[in-house]
Amino acid sequence: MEPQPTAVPAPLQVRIADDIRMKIERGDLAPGDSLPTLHELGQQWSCSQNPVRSAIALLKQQGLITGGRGKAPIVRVPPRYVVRYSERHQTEKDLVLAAEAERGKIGTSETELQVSVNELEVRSDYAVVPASDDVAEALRVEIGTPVLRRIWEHYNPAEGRREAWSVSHIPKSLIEANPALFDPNNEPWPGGTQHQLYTVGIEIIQIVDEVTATMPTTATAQLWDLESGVPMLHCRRISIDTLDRFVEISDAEYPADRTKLSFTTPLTRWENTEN
Amino acid sequence: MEPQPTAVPAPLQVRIADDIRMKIERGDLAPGDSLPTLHELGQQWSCSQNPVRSAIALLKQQGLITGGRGKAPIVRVPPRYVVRYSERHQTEKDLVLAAEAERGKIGTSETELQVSVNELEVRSDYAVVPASDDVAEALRVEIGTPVLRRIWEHYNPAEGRREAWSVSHIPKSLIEANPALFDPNNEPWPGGTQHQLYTVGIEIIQIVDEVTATMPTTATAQLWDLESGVPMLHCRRISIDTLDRFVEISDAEYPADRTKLSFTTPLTRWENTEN
DNA sequence: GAGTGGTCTAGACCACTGT
DNA sequence: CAGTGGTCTAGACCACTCC
Repeated sequence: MEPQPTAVPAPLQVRIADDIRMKIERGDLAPGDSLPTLHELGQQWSCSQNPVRSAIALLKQQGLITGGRGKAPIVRVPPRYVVRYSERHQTEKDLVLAAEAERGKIGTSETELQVSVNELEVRSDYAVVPASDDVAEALRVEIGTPVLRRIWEHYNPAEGRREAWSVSHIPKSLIEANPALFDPNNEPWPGGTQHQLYTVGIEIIQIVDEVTATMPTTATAQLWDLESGVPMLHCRRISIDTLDRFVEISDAEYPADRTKLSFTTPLTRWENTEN
Repeated sequence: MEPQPTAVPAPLQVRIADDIRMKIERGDLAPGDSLPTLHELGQQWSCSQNPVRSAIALLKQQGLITGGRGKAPIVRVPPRYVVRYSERHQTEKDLVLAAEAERGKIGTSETELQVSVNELEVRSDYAVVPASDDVAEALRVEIGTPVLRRIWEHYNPAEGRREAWSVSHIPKSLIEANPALFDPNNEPWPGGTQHQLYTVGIEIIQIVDEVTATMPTTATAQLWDLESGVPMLHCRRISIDTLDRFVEISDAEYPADRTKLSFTTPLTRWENTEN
């Protein structure tokens, strides 16, 4: 009976990856540092380059390493996060009734960025389409009901990549009183969606955001210029009005390495406490 | 001059992966279906098994495929999402002043699950520790300030995996009036953290959640029994009281394939509209 | 041009799955 | 047991980076 008869040693590629990760976590390798070449690592571990490649691939998949293509792999420098605030909903709402000049400052409709909006190419697409099953379920309407679908893409020509993307769906019947809402030339609308809805007498009183994350497909990754190991955040926003109607659903996507979504939940005060 | 002199064909492994993904997206391969064996795919593409392996690895990394180890790869069946609601904050707060019997129904403090809490092993760890730089910055206190650190781990013995994990930090000075708060034996505390804080005269009026996502490391993935290609959601919750003090920060982690975080933002009504 | 990582072949061994 | 995917070797060719 050997000491640990069933204990199978971890695969070589995993041991190599773990070793490198520990060096990163201990600060032995700082962000921006170059790793040894595959050749050197192969010699250190007395193995061929294949397990070393696999180890590096593993770490890239986990977002710890960047680089390659003729250059040595680099310990990844985490990019700064852009925080996207849900408080903006209230800010936007407050401004709907304010002066026109004030409203303009808020900018476009669904998304804000640290980068000036002027530097971004906003491509929008407006169309009245029949509700898909997914959209219909979320909006609580019949499948095929006409809905206004608005798509925004914020493209950064300087970086050559997409910065934000969202689709919004609004039942056509709720807003057809104001034909201007269907005209993409009115984009960006001062004061955003809340002001647009205000023109047809709709007041949003509750917004529900549902957040999850997935790994991007190959096509998605290159569309966003994502490094490997970076998930996408998905946020479905449901806007509910004073009549408890599901007025709008908006699906937005953000690269998780440079985005933090922030949600503020105000709580009502207890009646009997006055400090 | 050739038609497209610079056009380099995509690597074979990418073409194979794209082909399989398109079959999945078209419904040609349904969730749960088995893929052809590596051998068969190698014959179909007239290549060795290595590029086929790489293609499969790519799709696993993107969360589209599961399986292996003696079995054919399987098109992944997306698990049902557990929705975690932020509205619970208000519910919990409302119950603090309600009858004791009602309070008990809410269960434990930070996390709720679809699974009955009784089926889960909750391991908690209470300790007063000096604030790390990260925690100190978030709580707006000096580094090294004594804070109560509470860690919860909800472990599912049936599934053999972790279901939720969170750390909470509260400055010791804010709550030392009630020594019971430092005793892990009082866990689960009826009514949750809000009730605990109520006993020392603290009323939370605002909660800020910051959400992002990353890919898990190898160790993290096996701790949570995660399939490959599944990101982790990170949620930092900051609780602010009536005196604008940063009372608690709580960092929670959830597997993104089975979790949706839901945040409800109520908006204040416009004064001049009465419908 | 030398060196690097990325891709691919061909073939070996192992652990795991099914029957 | 046969078949499968996972790991690894050894060596080839290519595209890219940097000097």
